[in-house]
Amino acid sequence: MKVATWNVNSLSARWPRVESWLIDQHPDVVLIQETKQTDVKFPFAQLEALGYESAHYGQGQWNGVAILSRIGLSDVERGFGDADAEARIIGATTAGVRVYSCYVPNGRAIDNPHYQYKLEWLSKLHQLVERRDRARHIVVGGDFNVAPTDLDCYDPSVFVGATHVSEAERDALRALERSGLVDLTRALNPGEPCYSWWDYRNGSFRRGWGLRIDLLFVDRDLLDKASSSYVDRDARKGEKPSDHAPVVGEFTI
DNA sequence: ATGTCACAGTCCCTGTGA
Repeated sequence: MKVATWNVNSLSARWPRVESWLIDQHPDVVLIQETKQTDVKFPFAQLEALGYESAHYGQGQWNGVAILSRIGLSDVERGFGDADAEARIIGATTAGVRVYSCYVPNGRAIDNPHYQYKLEWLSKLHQLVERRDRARHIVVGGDFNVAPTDLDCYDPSVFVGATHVSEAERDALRALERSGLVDLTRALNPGEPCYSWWDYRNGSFRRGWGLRIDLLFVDRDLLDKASSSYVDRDARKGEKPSDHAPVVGEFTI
């Protein structure tokens, strides 16, 4: 079972890249973030032609998350079931595994109200993880907008006092780990940066100025069944790329 | 810090978000 998470930064703008990537890489399950589409525009039919069932939680101009699967899709869950109007989390069951596609709020700046929204959002995610059905495998993947440690940041000195690296954000990820989840890419690639995002500006990709903020959290039993996890940097190259690369996990179930 | 990209509306430029 091959699972990927990818922030596509507009599925409308990225469709040619997404379609060719699905054909080339044949993932079984794809967790997508930032579709920036309403459900009306979502390419359900094109994905079905490629063999994928899809579930979308669309908003329009901003946000928007989706799950694609070629191995079944049921019990779709949109949002946390609260008053939050932003489309940032969708869950579904595929091949007996509960999967979530998450687009964690950016936070903007430590002194910005959006940063508090980010921490509250991560707290709600933690509650969801705590409430999970522990008889099932779980994958909580997405754009977390947090670099878990300094290894996940190309130059920590640039980010002093910034979002994405603060202790409160990192502790929110550690809370997921205390609930029994494991950061798959880090577990299988200790000591390697594995950046997944590079700013469009400054030639950041060419210079290697990246962050590892796109993560796949899995339960410990699923880690035991994992064979590899990697970043597909090739998807960040070429014509009209997203600023994020897909992060892949492979399992023998 | 900022050598970019995508969106919507003010609509071929500008403000906003990332």
